[in-house]
Amino acid sequence: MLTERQARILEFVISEYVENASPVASQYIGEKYPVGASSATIRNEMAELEEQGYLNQPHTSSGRVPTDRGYRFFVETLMHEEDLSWDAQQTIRHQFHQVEHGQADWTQLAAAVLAQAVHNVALVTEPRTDACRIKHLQLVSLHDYSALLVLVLDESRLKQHMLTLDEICTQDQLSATANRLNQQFAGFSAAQLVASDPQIAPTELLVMDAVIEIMSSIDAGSFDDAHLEGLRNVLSQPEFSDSEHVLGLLELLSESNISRSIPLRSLAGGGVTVIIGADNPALPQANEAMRACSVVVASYGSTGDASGALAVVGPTRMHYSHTISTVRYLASVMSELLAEHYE
Amino acid sequence: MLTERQARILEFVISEYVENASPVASQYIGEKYPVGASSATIRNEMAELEEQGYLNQPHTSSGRVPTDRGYRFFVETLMHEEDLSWDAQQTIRHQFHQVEHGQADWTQLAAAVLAQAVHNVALVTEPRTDACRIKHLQLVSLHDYSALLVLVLDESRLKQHMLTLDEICTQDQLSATANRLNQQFAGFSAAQLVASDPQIAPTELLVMDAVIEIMSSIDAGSFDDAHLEGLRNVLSQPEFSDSEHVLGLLELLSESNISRSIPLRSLAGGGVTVIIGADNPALPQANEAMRACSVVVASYGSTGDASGALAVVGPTRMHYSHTISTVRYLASVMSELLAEHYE
DNA sequence: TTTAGCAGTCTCCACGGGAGAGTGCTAAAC
DNA sequence: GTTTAGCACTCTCCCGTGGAGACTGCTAAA
Repeated sequence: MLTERQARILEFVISEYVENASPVASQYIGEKYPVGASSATIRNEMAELEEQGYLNQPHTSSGRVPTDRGYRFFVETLMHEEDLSWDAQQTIRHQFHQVEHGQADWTQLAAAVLAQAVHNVALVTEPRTDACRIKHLQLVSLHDYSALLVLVLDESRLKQHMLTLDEICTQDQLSATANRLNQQFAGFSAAQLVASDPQIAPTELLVMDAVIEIMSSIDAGSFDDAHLEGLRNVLSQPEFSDSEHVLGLLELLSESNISRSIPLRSLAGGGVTVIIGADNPALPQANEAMRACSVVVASYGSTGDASGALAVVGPTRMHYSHTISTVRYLASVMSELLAEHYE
Repeated sequence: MLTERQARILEFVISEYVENASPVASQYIGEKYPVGASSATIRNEMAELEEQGYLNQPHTSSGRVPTDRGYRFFVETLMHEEDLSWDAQQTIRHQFHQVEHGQADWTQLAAAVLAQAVHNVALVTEPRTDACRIKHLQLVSLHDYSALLVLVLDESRLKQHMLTLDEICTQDQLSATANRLNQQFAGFSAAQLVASDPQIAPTELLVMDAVIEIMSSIDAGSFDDAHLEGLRNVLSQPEFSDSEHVLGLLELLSESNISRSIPLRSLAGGGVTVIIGADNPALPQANEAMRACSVVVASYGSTGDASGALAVVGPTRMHYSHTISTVRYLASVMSELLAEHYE
């Protein structure tokens, strides 16, 4: 158990280390923060904090550095979680203004806004339901025997697919086909499509096969299609000053590996979740670079309905309070937006 | 002017340096390559090559390193440009097989294939015409007062936009509207839309305003929407072992800066263009990191019709012959594909 | 329990010397 | 005239050394 004073010192050390990224000395703490004790006393307390696993010394006779456990304690009990400043809120709202003007791929924008606000890597997934449903489909003639299938799913997700037809079709014929299929199948999920055994023409069957394939692959593939922004922010941090680490992180965050390193999908809970360094449950499979990183995740949307996730990835030495409140605020803004635009 | 032997030595030095990334010694060349002269002679020739600006010494008494001029001479006169090996061609064709199965966003795929083939960064832009034309438009009801506008342009480019309507519309009404507009405006360019002064209802006007805006912004914005792949390849090269360079390159290639650093659009010419290091005309505005990079660019598609660009970016020390033939081959494959699928 | 003081330890940096790599030059050989 | 062997010279790289500086841990006094 930590005494009041030890907790305060831990807080000061973390605050200082987050700022400067170099080990924190007892004397420095004594001078800069109102501990009300000499450096020798602080030294004793720090030794105690180290014994309990909250701090660490890179080498004998250097200052202290917070451990994962230290950060965790800070986040769970020390940190006073404040609402995002009104200024910051305005900045975010302002940047989202473009959405009002019809920008449809707003998850990308959200990732960029988040990355800029927290100066780290941001991930935002598209909103999705358990099983996506057809909102609308359209066929556009490209060539004698080929057509473009445009599929609008719930949450305005757009998918395109090229079809090779078995007979020549005019645009009018294709439109008519699309209309028939819309009448029949609007609102269906992939499972419902498979279950239904409709009487339809061969061409229509060809279209619906493609539709089912697309929708099934979306339902199966999870959050792999997260937008990523702000790589530069995190690569310029001192912990990645050596290029070996940079490559590790880059691999970690490369499109194909994200879902393996960061368990976005397992975080259905309402609030903001913080994963600190080696606590990451995905670590065994993940890259070693993950050990030096923390992740702040939240979901947006409503759990029953469509929902997605947003996350911030950065070094364990991150400004947790600010990051958490930003993520929370952005999640609420995005939930609003989702409700407003898609009901 | 270079003698026969000097040219051969230059070729050997470049070949060696491309392979090993460390200064090349005269003795080493003599042992490994069939120069037919002693190291002392080679040394004399190298001194001459240095005097003429083809080679450089990092410091007195170290081996030689090719200069930009050396690379340029190599690319322009020394290099025997071979066709891509049949194996490599097959690999590329095989990877493109997915396109046959309907994958519509194949420029992304092309970038990935190219990046992997040349072990560097690859950029591929979407194909585009001078002025894009409407192929098809569709309205999908989202909410009482909001609808999604889905716009299919030539080359199957898909754009979406959210509309706020001034009256409640059912999906049937929206479909009818879309049909009317398709009848009237299919094949129109933005300029033609503006010029035409049709008699249409307020709701339709609202739609067409959005269409015009989207199309104009596409016509104005150039190749900014290039797909980028293979960052890791180039960041793991020894020239970027120190993280300062990494950041420079990252900034260079970040979405917003690409068009400034690499003049893709100015390369309308049919063949493959090679920009070596400081030769880059965009250098003054571009990042300093560009000085250490070469770019191999080609266009695909037909010049009058739709066309796009593909490029490889890597350190000046790159395998030019392989890169050039790969870019050329991929450009031809993509041109074929474009012709085949969209006529 | 706190604190002043001090010895001890570890990093960091600058300096220096030796090994090694590779060149330039010179003088002899072809 | 061209080529080559030989050698001195230069520069990097690595390693060990040693002093300055930063902090700590410990001890003994307040």
